[in-house]
Amino acid sequence: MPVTIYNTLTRRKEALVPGEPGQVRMYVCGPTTYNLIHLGNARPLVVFDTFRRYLEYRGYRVTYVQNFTDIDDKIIARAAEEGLDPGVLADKYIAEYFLDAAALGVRPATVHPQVSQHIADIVAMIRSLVDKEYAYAADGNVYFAVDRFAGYGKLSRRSPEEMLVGARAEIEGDKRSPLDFALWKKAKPGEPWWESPWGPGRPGWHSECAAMALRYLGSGFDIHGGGYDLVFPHHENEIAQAESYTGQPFARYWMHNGFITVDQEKMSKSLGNFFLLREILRRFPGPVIRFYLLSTHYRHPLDFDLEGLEGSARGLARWQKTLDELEQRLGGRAGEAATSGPAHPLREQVAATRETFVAALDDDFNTPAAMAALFALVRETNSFLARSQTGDDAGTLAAVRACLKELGEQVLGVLPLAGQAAPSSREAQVVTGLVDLLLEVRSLARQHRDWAMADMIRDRLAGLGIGVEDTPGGTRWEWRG
RNA sequence: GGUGCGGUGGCGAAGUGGCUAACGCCGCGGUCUGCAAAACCGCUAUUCGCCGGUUCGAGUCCGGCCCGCACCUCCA
Repeated sequence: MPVTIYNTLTRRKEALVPGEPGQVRMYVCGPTTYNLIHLGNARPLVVFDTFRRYLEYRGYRVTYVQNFTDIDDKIIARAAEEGLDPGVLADKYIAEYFLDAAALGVRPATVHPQVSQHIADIVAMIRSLVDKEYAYAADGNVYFAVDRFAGYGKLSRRSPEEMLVGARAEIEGDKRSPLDFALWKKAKPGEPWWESPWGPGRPGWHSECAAMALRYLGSGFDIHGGGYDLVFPHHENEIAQAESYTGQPFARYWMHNGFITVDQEKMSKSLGNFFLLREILRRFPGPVIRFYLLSTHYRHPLDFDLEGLEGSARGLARWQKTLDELEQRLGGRAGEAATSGPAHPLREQVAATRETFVAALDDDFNTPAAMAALFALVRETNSFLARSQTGDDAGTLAAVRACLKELGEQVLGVLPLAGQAAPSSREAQVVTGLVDLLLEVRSLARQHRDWAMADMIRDRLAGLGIGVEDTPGGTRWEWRG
């Protein structure tokens, strides 16, 4: 069974057939680095990172390119506000971006090209477009002539005629048509600029992705992804440029993720209803946020709420507890995952889990259904562990562990759910020592059947955010925030 | 106005023609526990926005309607 994905270009699910067998080339539009990212920005990161991981799991080699827009009006404006050099500001937020991405378990792309490093590529493309009369220069600016590209509107399913009618688009500057868009913008005083055949300026909107995608992936690469709001005009314009430039199809499959909403409205800067990822990370571990983002199908809207995150935290904690329990039973043993041996219901469950998981993700990357398969495995495993005490099932347990790690860690990237950041400060060490001391006192109290004392200690610790559990193997505690 | 997306139990969320509508969270009952917690077992939608239609059979296809959202201008 092939991997199937919904292609915005054709509005249907299609089997993924890479242009080059065994190799998938994908490009995802990255952030404009003028501030910290919010949860809405985080969704495509997690979604496409997971998709990339899945493709690798399915045996493809994946070349994954994600750009940084480090030259842009918003960056220039923000830099001016803060009295910083735009390049310095952009670099700062690129660094911040990597911190956020890492917290979410998003792996670095194969290449992270930046606009500022590809001016020559962009200029070369624009020059060619001008030569071929797909674009025209006017007073230091260069515009793309939309009416020269017959396929304009094929991605967003709108016709240039319609856009001209209903739109409030007006002819600005020296554009010949309201639909034309800037490939190169003349520098205004004080703005960063690069030399070009049309005078000092900088790349306009959309040019970067087209030029950099072609540079690293070549024309006709496999998957181009991004948020749904990029369909028009961003991706439409990329197609217009790239295909006019190369004369060949730009990207073969277009994937777009749905929005994060707040009270049903799109999370956005302008509405002021956004939550910075940094803020949410203060309350929930990255893996929980990742789990939460993957618990809705990527094309559907996800209405953000804290209760949902709480639910994700509990669900994911179950996965982790099961894994912890398996580790404990298996001891330090690497535990070869037995593939033979007596037929064991759990072993069948492992096989069924893989099968269901893969079928779900093959079907346009249905993460909620895939996660349901893992929940089934977790439940069956816990059920088995609750009944069995002996250690003669090591091979089977190791097989479960391997499956959980493979699907939950390697593919979904939500494990391990790091308990609490390993406290390394002096204060944290003292706290840990004190808690251990209190629990020793409590154990003594319990031995003397002094339940009042034991419960008081447990309750007071709970009040401090420390959860205490008595298990057959001894008392455990954990931070519960 | 144009183009799309969505409306499934208390909440979240799969399911796009066929056994009793996955799964998670919450809640309730039970097992375990000194009591809890965790874990496990069980229960919780005669019903899938509304109205028609097609079909032996529809949440699932067709038509109409209502509601919400998004894009058409920077936006993941």
